[in-house]
Amino acid sequence: MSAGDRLEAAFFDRSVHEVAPELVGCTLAIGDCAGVIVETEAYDATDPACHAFGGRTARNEVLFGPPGRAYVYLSYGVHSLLNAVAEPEGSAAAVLIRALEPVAGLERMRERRGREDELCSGPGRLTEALGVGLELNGSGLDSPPFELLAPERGWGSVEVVAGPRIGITKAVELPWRYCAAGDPHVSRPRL
DNA sequence: GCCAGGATCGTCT
DNA sequence: GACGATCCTGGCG
Repeated sequence: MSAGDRLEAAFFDRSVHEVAPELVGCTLAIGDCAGVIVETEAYDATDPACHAFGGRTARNEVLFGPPGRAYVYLSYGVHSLLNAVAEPEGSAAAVLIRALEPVAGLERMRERRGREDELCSGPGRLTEALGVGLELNGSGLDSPPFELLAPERGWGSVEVVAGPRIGITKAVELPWRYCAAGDPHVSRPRL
């Protein structure tokens, strides 16, 4: 992929462990709002912390489907969390989008968030800022209202560091969290 | 500034 | 009937 290209489904049609770190630096846009992805986490079917670990159910259906779609679910009965489905159909895996650096539509984000800062520095926060709800579960990330672009100049070379995932109780030791080194928008404990 | 606790609801046992 | 891939508020020092 080259700078500014739209990410097609083929980008996601491979190991989630390749996709997750490469998503850092990409631009995610929804409607008029957009942000650069600065933090992700990988989940695959062999992983006890993955929703698909226990097998296919009505909720995690989308995880088993074709790559390049959005998997949105409700966390703690309060927050919608956004994932990008990876790996071929039948193989359940996804990348959790944990944090963005806002680059467009800041006013709209502030409006939706009801605050001036901390707009997208957390998985539940960015979905609220961008207006992502459960109704987008299963929709393609390469078609409206979504748009996903390869890193612009200057972002392609950002250093990505790996560390332990956050907010889970199973398989905590797996270093499957990726974030842009030193980025101030990364959520919670920095690496 | 830090930490503990509560909100809130769909999904699975 | 319990449990989260979380966030925010309030209380205390």
